[in-house]
Parts: sequence; C-alpha cells; structure tokens
Amino acid sequence: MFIKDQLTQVIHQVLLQMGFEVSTQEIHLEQPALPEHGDWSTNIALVLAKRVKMSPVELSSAVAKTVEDDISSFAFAYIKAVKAVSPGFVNFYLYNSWLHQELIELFKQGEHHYAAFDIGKGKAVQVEFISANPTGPLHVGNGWWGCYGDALARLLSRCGWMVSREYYVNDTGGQIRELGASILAAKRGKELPEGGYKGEYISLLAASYDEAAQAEVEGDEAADGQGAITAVEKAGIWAAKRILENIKTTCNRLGIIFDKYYSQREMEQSGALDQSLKDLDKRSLLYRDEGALWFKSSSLGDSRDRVLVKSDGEYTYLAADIAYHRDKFILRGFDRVIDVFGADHHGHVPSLLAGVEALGVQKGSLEVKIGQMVSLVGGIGTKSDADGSNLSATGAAVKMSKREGNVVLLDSLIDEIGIDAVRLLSLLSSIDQAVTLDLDLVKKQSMENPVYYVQYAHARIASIQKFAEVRGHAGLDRVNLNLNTLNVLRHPRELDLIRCLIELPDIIMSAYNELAPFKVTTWVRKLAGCFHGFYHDCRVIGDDVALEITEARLWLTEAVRIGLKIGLELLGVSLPESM
RNA sequence: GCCCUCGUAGCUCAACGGACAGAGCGGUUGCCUUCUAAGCAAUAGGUUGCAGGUUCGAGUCCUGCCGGGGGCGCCA
Repeated sequence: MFIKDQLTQVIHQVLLQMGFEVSTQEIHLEQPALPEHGDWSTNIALVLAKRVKMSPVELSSAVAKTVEDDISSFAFAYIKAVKAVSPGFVNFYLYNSWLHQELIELFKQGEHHYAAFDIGKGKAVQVEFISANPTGPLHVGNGWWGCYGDALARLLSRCGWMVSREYYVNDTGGQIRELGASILAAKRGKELPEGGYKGEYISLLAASYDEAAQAEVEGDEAADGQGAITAVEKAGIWAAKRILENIKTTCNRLGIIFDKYYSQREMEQSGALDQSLKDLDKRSLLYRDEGALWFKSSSLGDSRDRVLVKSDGEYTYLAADIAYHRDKFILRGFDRVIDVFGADHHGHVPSLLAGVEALGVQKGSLEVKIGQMVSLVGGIGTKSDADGSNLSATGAAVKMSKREGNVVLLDSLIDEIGIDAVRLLSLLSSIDQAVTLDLDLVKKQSMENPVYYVQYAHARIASIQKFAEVRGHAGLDRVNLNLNTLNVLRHPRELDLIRCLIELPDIIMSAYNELAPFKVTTWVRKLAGCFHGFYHDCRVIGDDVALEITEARLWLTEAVRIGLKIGLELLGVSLPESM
C-alpha cells in the first residue's frame, strides 16, 4: 500500500474521531512544491470549514493537534510532525524512511504492476486514429496525432483495457474519383482537373499505372460482384491501394501497428450501410426532402439536420461513418470507442454523436479527441524537396494541403530526426494545444532533442549496471530488501529522485483520466533531470564509496530504470543501453 | 454572423481550483585524472491577451470583449 493511501486513512480516522462525516474521496493529498510545506499536504480543512461552520485556520489546527496527540495510535510510523498553516492547510512532515518504503513497494509490485491499474477490467476499447484519406502520403500532422493515438492506446492498456487500434480507410466516394482523374491526367500529360491532387507522388503512381494494374482492379471488382466501373474509378481505386500500402509502411516505421485497417468500400459493399439506415428509420429519425434522405440529427443535439443519402443515390460521409460506428458498437461490441480527429473535422462530431446515440449506444461510450492543428515553419529535406516540402522562403507558416501537394511528409521528418525524436516531440505537449513546429529548429536541434536527455539517463543507468557486474557486485536480492538497506539514501539528490520516481502512479492515473499521454512525457523528463543530478553528485561505485552506499544506490538506480522503462514504453520511445 | 478551440518568459511548451507561475531552447558564466560532459551548476528573462464575476484562494471555473486557428456542403 502506498504511503499516500495510508496517510489518507489516518486523516480519515482523525476526522471521524472529531465527529465529521467525510469520505476518503474528499480527502485530497498533494506533495507541496515547497519543501518547507512538508512531504504531504491536505486542504481538507479549507474544504470542510463551511460545512462544519468553523474557520479553516481553527479547523486545520484542530486536525493537526488531534493527529499529533494520537500519533502513537496509528498503524503508521512515518509522521515526524504535523503543522497547520494559514489559510488552512495541514502539512505532514515525514521521516525519510517513507521514501525508502515507497521504493520497496515499487520493487514488490515490479515493472508490470507498478503504476498499472485495472480500471478497464479487461473490457474492450477501440482507439481509431490517423484515418487519413488514402489520397496521399502521411504528413507531419498525421504523425503527430498518430503518435498520440498510439500512446493513448498504450496508456489504456496499462489501465486494464483490451485495446484495439484501428485506421478507417475512406477509400470510396468523390475523392477517390478525383484521385483517379489526377492519375489519368498525369499519365496522359494533361492538365490536372479542378480540385485534383498535385503531389509528386501522383506522377510517380501514374507512371506505373499500366494495363496490368487496370486488370488487377477489374479482377478484384468482379470478385466483389460489383458492376462496371469507370476508368477514373479504376485508377482511383488502384492508386488508393498503393497509397495505403505506403501509409502502412510509414506507420510501421513509427511503431504504430494497427489491428485493423477498416475499408469503407468493403463496408458499403457488405450492405452494412443499408442496415444502419434501417435502424435509424425504425426510430423514425429519417425523412425525405428534395430527393435526399435526411437524418433528424437536430433532435439529438446537432445544430441542424444532415443528409445521409444524396438525391443522386450516393451515401454521404456521415451515413458511412454512422454505419461504421454501428459496426464498432453493435456488431463488434466495443464497450468504449475513442476517435482521434484533427481539428479540421471537429464540425463533424455533433452529427456523429447524434448518429451513435440514435443507434441506441449508451451516451458517453464514444469519446472524440480533437487534435489541434500542427503548423509548420521553416524547411526540411536538404536533398530534394520534390517529394513534398512546403517551404515558403519567408519562413511563414504554410497550411498543409494534400491537394496542393505542399505537405511535409512524415517520412521526411522521420528521415531527418529519427523515430524516437518524432515520437517524443509529438508527445511533448497536450493534444489540445495548437503547436507550431519550426522545422529548421527541429533539424538543428536534433542532437539536443529532449529525447536524448531522457535516453541518456537510461544509457547511464545501463552503464552503471554493467560496471557493477564488472566490479563483482552481487545481483540485487529482492527477497531480502528492507528499510535497513535503503536507510543510507539521505542525500538531497537521492531523496529528490525517489520523490519524483514515486509520482508515477499518480501521473499515469491522471494521464489516463485526461487522455493525456503527454503527462507521462513531462514526468519522464523530470525523472531524467533528477537522475542526472543524482549521477553528478552521487557516485554509485568507486573506491571511496562505502559498500552499503553502493548497494543502496544500485537499488535506487534499478528503481529509476524501471520507472524510465514504464514511461518510455508508454510513449513508444526506445531505451538505448549506450549512446 | 453562429459553433468549437487556443492565448503563460524572446521561442517551444508545463502548472489535480492551492502556498512564491515552472522547464527546455536561445543569452551570460563556471564544472571533465573518477560509473558516458548528449551531463551538472549559477544568472538574466512575467501585470498568465483585456475587463468583470464566483471562491478562503483563479493561469485554471463563469460572463463579456480582443487576437490566432478550425468548422459552419446533397465534400470527405
């Protein structure tokens, strides 16, 4: 049991003794920023004051006094002093052994259970992310939200959910025709059609679009029992498949492995869409107007009604998306679904939520996280920018557009700074934050990227542990680890390091609650910082280091290694043994 | 015009409604016979866009402005 939980019990017990009806949930403990405010602090007196009609100062003093008077009666031996302080905080000062005890707890639980939770209880959650249209290669923004989605999935998994990662492939509709038209135009050396796609990849694809390719598409379509399709559609379908393969390769490079790439075309061909419409119709939520089929989404929180089937008989994107979510919830039975959208699609959210609600899915089962736009400044790709670098000479932010072909490719960025740097960089700040990425700076700073700071801590630990073996320090004996062994850890650097390390369970909990994996990044950087300080001031192995100090510090080092491992694995960043 | 979102140091970003708003980069200055200097330490830098309100307490919550981004299709 963590010290924090034990201390909560103590406070609870005291409050009950004093005759106050409170639940343990109301008792909030935090580690104060300032050392003089103690190891733990609670604001319970401030919260309770009004209810019990006492002044906060009076109440906090009473609580502090009661704790002090009864200190020997608690099954809790770590309290050194308790102080009430204006405007009503109760601060607890503990013996250092409480930190050592936390380390023992960490080892007891081990890397698989420490800071892991069973909130999901094995229920199924699906995280859908990236889902970029297969009309062009992934750009940096896709990668940004992609790393977020993947890290979120890892976080959910650590919190007891059975996670599926999924990519929704919009491989049908007008955009695929436009893609096909662009390919054909490029092949014939004609002007690109209005609204066509312009990137370099179009001409590359066009060059390899031959009769065999056409035959391949025709064969597939015949197998699917579809009717005749136009030359434009053929080219579009073919190109989309090729592009999707390219997208998969890029995702795999980044360590983002989807359980499923879900094809919109296949779903439509399966008749799932019609079934979805029937379900909505059963609830009397559809009506016809001007030849189109409408969804009464305004009755479910949307700002207006939406068209599901156009007057030309084609389905809208929304119709397909509702059917897709029907598939997720009703057919596949996910208990929870989290969609990660770019901010450019957030207008779609109320309609989708209305659709999902209309299908009878419990409210709240679908959560949508909106990734703010990633704007780019500066240039990248020193060799040739032909494959899509955007760069304005002025260095002004350029809006990325697949259609305009001025995207900065995710692959280029990975080539430039590496996988770990991309992952950590994209997980540095909240997804709610619209970030500006200065590509010149990123390139220039690639050697001093924050990721190296963290990885370097790990490499140093690995180095110490190797050296320990060389010097013949026996393996760590976990069974007999006790407070006496760790008691010599008293250096401020050591205590700070432990203090930081043991925040991990709380960090993961709040990262989970807020769907904010970047909190893990922030923590991992802080931990690395504490470790570097410790490394600098506290030698682990050496002729002038006492044996019991070496032993205790080896323990501490191992604990930090576990913490770094948990953190970096959640972020999908590798842990180098040497650098 | 309406809806969503963001506004914190020169730059990029942190801060469960808590105590004096913190890091990194960039600037200045120190530290390598020692387990990796991709490191450590010191120093400078702020009226948290503005104005009200709620609260014992507001960068955080509410209202209104101002500014950036996104969205308001029988596109996806």
